[in-house]
Amino acid sequence: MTSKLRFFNTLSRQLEEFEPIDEGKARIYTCGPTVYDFPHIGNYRTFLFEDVLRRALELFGFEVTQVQNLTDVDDRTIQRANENGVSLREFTDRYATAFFEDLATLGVEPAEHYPRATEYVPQMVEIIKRLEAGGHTYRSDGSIYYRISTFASYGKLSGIRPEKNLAGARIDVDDYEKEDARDFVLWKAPKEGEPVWETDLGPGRPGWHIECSAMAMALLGETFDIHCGGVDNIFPHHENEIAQSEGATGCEFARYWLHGEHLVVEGEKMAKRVGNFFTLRDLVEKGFDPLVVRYLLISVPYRQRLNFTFDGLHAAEQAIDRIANTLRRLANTPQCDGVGDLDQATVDEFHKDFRESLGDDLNTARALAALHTLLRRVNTALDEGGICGERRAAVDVAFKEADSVLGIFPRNDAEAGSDAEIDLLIDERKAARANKDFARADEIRDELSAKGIVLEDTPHGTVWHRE
RNA sequence: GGCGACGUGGCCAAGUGGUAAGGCAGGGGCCUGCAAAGCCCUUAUCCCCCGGUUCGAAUCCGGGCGUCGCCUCCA
Repeated sequence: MTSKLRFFNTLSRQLEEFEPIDEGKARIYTCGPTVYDFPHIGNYRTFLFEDVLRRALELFGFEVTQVQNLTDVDDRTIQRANENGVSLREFTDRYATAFFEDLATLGVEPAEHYPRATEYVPQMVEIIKRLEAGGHTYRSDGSIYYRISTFASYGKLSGIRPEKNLAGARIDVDDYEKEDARDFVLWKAPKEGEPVWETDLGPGRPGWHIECSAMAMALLGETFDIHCGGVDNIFPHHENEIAQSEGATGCEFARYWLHGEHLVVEGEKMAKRVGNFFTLRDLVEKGFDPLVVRYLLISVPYRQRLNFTFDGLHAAEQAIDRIANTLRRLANTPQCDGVGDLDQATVDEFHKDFRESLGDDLNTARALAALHTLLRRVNTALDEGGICGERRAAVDVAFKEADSVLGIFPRNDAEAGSDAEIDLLIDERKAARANKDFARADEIRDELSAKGIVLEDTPHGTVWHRE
């Protein structure tokens, strides 16, 4: 069985086989949300790619330690908290809670650690002190800046060379107190209306980039395996993280850098003023099953831009229904002893294709194709006489494997088939059909249909389920 | 000005040298009392265009056209 996992490493711009630092273990850092508003579906596209990553690592036998931070102190959180007239903590708590609710709604497997930036200030101070000792910093107006000219490999992740990249680029003119426009702030001087930490560095608050370096190193060590985020983070955020972390420790920060492409909506960049900006809650309110949203967001490989459309949501809805229908057929069809049986080779082929697809830089489109092929073969076997007990167990294992990574199998909302009132009507309809009283039979079916109950007459009796 | 991505059937999308996965939608059929579900067949001799390399290219090279991203807070 294939057990190779290969990822496209932004650092090398190549596919590389994953080899962890510690045998059998994978330590990964995933940039989390800034908790100043409800995350949008674009945020979740990235978080779901990371969820698939951790689940795939687990399928391939790795013990995963994942850290996903919450940025709860930065320009936006401070500004919004002030606008709302509540404390920073109270304000960010609201959206942290919403974030965790959304993760549960989407069936995201929880990370091992969800550190909040405000709880790691001492660790940030420690790193900045090391950087100061190493001559990587300078102070200006009470703030501390990173002098990127002291970090020779600055730009190795993004390919951006500051000196070659000035003409035409927009430069942050507000930061006039910096020696070089590309330098970035590590520690911000106190300001009216902003929270202040009294530290060895003097009073102030952390810059955004240092937060991730501190949380990552505190929980995963100075060197760890995989660092993820959205493509927009490559520069400057991740570039700066590398400069800070490696500048302080002298050793490699993260070995594999994986970046998720963005999504657009109906071909356009998502923006509130365009009216194509959606949060998960917006879609749930419109009546879409979160599982459908999950399916759509993971159906396109993570390095490919995803065009989120309502047509696409509809297609995902159909695909989810197909899975549910097949599971229901499987449950309602008696086992047979061989006729029209499913070949074990078919199941084996699924496992092979599925793992190869995921191993190939998390190719979820191919993994889904493998699943759909298995679904079709299972249905064909059911049509042709059934599946024997032994093979059925193998199919269960295969489905379980698919679901363990994709997380798109509908939960058996049980009860289907055990409502006394409905059963009574079905019995009556059965009698009517036996008497060829199809008018009455159809009347009963329509009546149930109006209540969202769908009847199916199978060779093994009538079954029902909710729409 | 710098760096980079992409262009495959109506839609989404796999496929990076050997003759076009999968899903959705459409058409036809089987099954059914009729449905539902499912299955089968069907839709790209062709992968933006032009040239080249090769026995052979959607896949490699060159040129062109088009779309887009980053270089500024951003998943």
